Amino acid sequence: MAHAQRISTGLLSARFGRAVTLADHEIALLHTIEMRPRGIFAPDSRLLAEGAEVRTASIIMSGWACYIRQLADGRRQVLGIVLPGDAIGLSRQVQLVASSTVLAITQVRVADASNLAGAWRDAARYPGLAAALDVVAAEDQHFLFGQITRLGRQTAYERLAHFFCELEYRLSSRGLSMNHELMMPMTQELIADVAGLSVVHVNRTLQQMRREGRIELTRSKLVILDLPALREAGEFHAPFMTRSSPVK
Amino acid sequence: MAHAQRISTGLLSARFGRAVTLADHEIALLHTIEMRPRGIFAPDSRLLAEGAEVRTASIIMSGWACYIRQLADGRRQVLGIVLPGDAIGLSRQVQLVASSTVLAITQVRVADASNLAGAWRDAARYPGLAAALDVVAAEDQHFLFGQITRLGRQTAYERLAHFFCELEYRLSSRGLSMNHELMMPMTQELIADVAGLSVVHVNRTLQQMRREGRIELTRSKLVILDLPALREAGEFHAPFMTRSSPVK
DNA sequence: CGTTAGGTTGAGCAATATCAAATTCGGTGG
DNA sequence: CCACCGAATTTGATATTGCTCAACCTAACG
Repeated sequence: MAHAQRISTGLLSARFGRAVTLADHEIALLHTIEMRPRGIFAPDSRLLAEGAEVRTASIIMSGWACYIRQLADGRRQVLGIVLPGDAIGLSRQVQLVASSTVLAITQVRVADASNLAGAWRDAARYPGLAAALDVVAAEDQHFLFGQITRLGRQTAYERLAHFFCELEYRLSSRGLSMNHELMMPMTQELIADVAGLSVVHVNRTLQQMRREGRIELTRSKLVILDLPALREAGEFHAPFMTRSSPVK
Repeated sequence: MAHAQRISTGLLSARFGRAVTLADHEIALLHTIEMRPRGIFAPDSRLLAEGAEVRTASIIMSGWACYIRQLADGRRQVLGIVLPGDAIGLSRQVQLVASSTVLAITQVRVADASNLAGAWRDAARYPGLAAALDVVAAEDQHFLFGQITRLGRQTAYERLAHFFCELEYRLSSRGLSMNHELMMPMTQELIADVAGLSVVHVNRTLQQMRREGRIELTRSKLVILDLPALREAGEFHAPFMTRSSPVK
């Protein structure tokens, strides 16, 4: 294939060094993670199964995955999307049981992040990383809360608008999207399982967004033509960042 | 008033000592928390405002609260219910910004849990507490995921069934409910904001549950008459606990 | 080129929302 | 104890959103 899917060198620095300034030895630790590929998962394979014990922490180096739960009759709900730079199974010490399945959407490249878990624990030696991991955890929670609000109280149009803004925000903050353009390896069926809608309704809502000139969406690429409008429609708010100045 | 609302002495031990055996000095630390009341919040007051900085960790000693987000036009979504024994603002080190408002449902008594945050950090000295906090965090995530699935893919009836089962499970595991009976200080409007439904529809769905003999629900008390049926209807699964025997 | 997964369209329907008007309940002052 | 008040619940009628079913189309891929 023409341009090999190369691990962007700065991915982890972008992810963990954005809100917090990292010391050299902390950046070095991030680099060791990039040097420790754990494996490659095929699309539709499970990175983790609900109920299984989580043995180690991993970081997605490339590809998309999602947290998903399935009901007995086959209904599925995507809990959240996992993007490059996101961690899986990263907790502090005890190893626990996965509370949802993690499913690969595309091919997914995973690196071993067990030493990142170690750094989180050892805040004395890795103050920057520990703080960064806190920020990341808070950000994750922010988006999880956004997903709940979307599903509980927003209309189909709003849900999709909000979801696209979330993707755009998360990817561009990691240097994985520019000009509001992003790779979109999701079928409409998967989008439906994110948004708690039927495929048909997703399709119609997307067409409306296209008609209104707000997005372009092909099989593999999403272009947000009018980000402010989408943000307004979906009431999307970027997560609060830690800041130096008080909030009043 | 007749029976003063006394802090149940075993609340924190029940919450944190259930999955993990705690050492004496760890139990002692829990007791110091119970000795450090931070304040009392009136119904409808805010324990924390979205966007505000979280300064310290607290634990609810009595009363109910909820995480809530509000949309511009007034639509509200309850993200999760906060019960006695639950922590608020408990993170590891850095103090961050609240990603949702915490609203008191009833009068709420809060204790200072900053030393619990300290114990989480200092796993060497508090191995049991640190592990317990991990388990609790995993449990919280389990219920958050449950909320997403509920809202995204379950019917009104299923959502309410699942929600009631969650409450029953969480309260009884802390010794705050027996025989599937529990205090229910929520109006139907608040239940609607949990379940992502309209008040009217909640009302009708509750009546159906009553007709079917599955629950009794008065203004202040919920009796689950047929817990297995409700669990089945809502596909409620208790969170996985850490266990000694392998899962296969 | 044929196959197939994914996308699109139309028609009818079901679940749930909205609106508006009772009614009940828990307190509260007389 | 009674009458009253506001909040919460209940009811009826109607509207709407989003779902289901079924067919058809399109593009990627072997």
